[in-house]
Amino acid sequence: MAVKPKVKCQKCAMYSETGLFCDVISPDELDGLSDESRTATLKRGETFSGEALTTWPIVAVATGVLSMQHLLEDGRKSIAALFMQGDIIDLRDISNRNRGHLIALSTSNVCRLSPAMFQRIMESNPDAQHVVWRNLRDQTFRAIDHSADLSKKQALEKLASFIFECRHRQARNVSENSVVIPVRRVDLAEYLGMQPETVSRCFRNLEERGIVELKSIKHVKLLSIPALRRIANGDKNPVNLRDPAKDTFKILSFG
Amino acid sequence: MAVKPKVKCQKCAMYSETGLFCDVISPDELDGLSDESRTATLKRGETFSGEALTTWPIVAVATGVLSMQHLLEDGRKSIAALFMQGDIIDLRDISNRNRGHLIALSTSNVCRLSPAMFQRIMESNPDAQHVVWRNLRDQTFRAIDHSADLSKKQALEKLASFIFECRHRQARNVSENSVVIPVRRVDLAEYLGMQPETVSRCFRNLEERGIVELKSIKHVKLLSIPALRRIANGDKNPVNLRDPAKDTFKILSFG
DNA sequence: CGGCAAGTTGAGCCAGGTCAACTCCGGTGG
DNA sequence: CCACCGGAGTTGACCTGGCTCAACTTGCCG
Repeated sequence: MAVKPKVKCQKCAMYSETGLFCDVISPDELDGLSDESRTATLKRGETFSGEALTTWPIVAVATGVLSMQHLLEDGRKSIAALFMQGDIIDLRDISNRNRGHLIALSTSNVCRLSPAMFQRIMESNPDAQHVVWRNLRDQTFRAIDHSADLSKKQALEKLASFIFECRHRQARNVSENSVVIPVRRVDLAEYLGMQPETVSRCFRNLEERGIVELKSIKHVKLLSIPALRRIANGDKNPVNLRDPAKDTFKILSFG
Repeated sequence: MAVKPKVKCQKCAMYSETGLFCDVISPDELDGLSDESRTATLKRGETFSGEALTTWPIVAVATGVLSMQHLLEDGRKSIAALFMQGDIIDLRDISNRNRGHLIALSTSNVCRLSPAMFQRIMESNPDAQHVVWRNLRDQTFRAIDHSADLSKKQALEKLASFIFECRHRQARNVSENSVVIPVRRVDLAEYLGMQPETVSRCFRNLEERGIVELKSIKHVKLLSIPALRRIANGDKNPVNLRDPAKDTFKILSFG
């Protein structure tokens, strides 16, 4: 007999947003998982202790932005990956290695899932398995795409790519040509492997060329998506900036 | 009644190496999978056609090295990820997007797994699920680590990291302090986001400092693993003994 | 042993890193 | 309500790691 899920689960985005893990599991499973798991709120800069990650190595992001950060000996820091709503971070057998640190970049609500319950649900519920599998593959390809961006792109091109990455991740929430940058400039710089100064210069460059408009520090309005796309794809040629046919095609093919 | 696996499977490393996918599934499952799947041999530079990836979106690497390559408008090319023995590349629902191209970097034996059989085995066999899950997570963290390397490390540091990455992947096959570079210089350069000339200079630098010795173009002997490790970790000081755990992050650990 | 691709070496230059000064903005207290 | 403060972001001037291009050497395969 199915017990109704806990109140905290009904408020949690992992449950209330369609298609996320806790939305696709059965009431029974949700109830069991909820009993064995722990929610938490992290503020910017906070992380998990080593032992917390040993007993709770599976973290699901309900709201906010988490980052995987690596620290070099001389203090250089890099943000290797960003995790947002719906991402499930499975650090089993990894936390003790020389991996990065999981650090919140903004106030975030997370759920430390019970490994045992998670495992059980994964083995018995194909829907859940599918959602989690899909999410992990998305993480993988996001990381691979990000590597590609970092390895050969110039600063301006990386920033353009990042704007598209943000746009893609918030497709459901936000209007067509408005993008929210969910992280601070410094974090953005560390994620893109550049300096905050350079990030600033690149934003300014895009704005001067009429490709974007900065409504506020984290709200970017896209004035010419094709031009931005071309920059992201490494097209150096500034000519043929206006191509309405391509514009509509791009918009139609999205979503 | 279990039918004995096909001869091609007994020769294939996905079956004969312990712990790989075809080693952990049942004879029945192997038989079914073998019937529905297709092996292939790729030579350096070869790739799969678009429609081949639509019907065969799951590729398992038995031998050799495959790469995920991204091409920019002006011809710049980057290798975003490397796949080797045991890696299972699941491109379902991804092949038609703006993802990279899967290209062999050396003569490789692969198996295009039947998606239906793969899915069935994944849902019914926890051992198989575990192996595949583990492999995908390794791919993810490899990609994330690689992003971290690319974003903040200098050329020499990236090369040092790469040598360790190679060493780690061939741990079972090779002696303690000898590492095989499984790709050409050009590919290595594209993977690390640098120029072949720079790669060459960095190898020379490591050799002059007595940290490695190049037995041949692809066989590296490690003369000082700690020194190499320090370089990979971004330690500029050649005589640093390391300051333990200057954990500047705020720790959160709750029940 | 010739021919070609792969890799190496050298010289010059530029994108973006570095450093320092400045502006902007939100929060706080008088 | 304003004045102040501190952190985040921006701007400018200068400098350097690694990219570029070209010449050279090495290694591979028929």
